[in-house]
Amino acid sequence: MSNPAEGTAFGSRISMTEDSHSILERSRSSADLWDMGDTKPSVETLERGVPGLYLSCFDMLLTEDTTWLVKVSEASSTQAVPMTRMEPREEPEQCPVIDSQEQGLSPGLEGQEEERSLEQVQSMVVGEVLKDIETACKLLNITPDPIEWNMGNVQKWLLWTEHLYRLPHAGKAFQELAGKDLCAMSEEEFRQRSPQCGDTLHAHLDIWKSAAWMKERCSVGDTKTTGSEELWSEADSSCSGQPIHLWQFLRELLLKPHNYGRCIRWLNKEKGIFKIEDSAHVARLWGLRKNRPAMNYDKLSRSIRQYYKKGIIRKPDVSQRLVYQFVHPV
DNA sequence: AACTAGGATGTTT
DNA sequence: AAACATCCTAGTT
Repeated sequence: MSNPAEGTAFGSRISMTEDSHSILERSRSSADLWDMGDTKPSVETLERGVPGLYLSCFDMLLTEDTTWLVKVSEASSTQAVPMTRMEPREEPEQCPVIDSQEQGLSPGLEGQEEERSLEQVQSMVVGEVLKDIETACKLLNITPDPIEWNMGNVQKWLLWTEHLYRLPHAGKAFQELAGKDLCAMSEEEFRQRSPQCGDTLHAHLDIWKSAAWMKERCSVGDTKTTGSEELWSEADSSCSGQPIHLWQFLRELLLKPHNYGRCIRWLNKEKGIFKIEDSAHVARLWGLRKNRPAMNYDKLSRSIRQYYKKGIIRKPDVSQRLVYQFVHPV
């Protein structure tokens, strides 16, 4: 069986398909996600210095992680990509601390240095992509490997991708397809189903496929015969079979202030008192998780109110807007 | 305008 | 049947 190397995004080195390239390019301009207003640092800086790398894909796959570029070293070191260890004083790994300002990468790197830093950034890219895919998986409650998706998973992924990159709605064109079918489709078939953004979707899927492959290869070679599943499912609470409850979901968000602190946070963790800082945002996340695109805070809050009677959530003693309290804090 | 409370009813699992 | 999702009226901040 042949497996054309061109089929995978980072199959050989970092060479992405033409499509992956172009979509990532295109998406650069619409970096903000989901109307969240989260301003992300410009990617231009790094991209300019490292041609052929598509850092924007981080942006695309990220949810609302603002520390999007740094702290990759740990992630990458466990990944498949053999890394030329990151030297603390090397500059490429520091430069991601880009503030709202845009300034070119210092022009000092040439020749081997440039290649070295290129590899470093490559592994950073890979590590980030994997991490972001993982984040998306948790949010959508799907597996990272597209081949395992059922029809519902496929729709979720489509919705997510469309939303993230402001693509025209094409979910209907892929309605009756499971992940396996999707993966078997050529770019041409994608374009047939969706002339406007079929190529884009195909390229995105390509990235996911590649990530899954890498992950599998890595875990097989690394650990003995890992089920290749443990690494992804962090036993969050989402992998316990039954559909997630709203209160569980809220707990998950609260558990990750780094990711969601801007939309929901503890006021008093010991007492279980929390505040929803961005009601629309939280509702959107909930809708995404439950595959309910029409979800809003009106409906979400109604569901929270159902918890009053059940003694799961209540209003705190001093009732405040958008503030609730878990009756049984952990 | 956005949030709060809770009844009524439909939908999904 | 449980757990919402949806819709709605009425009162509050």
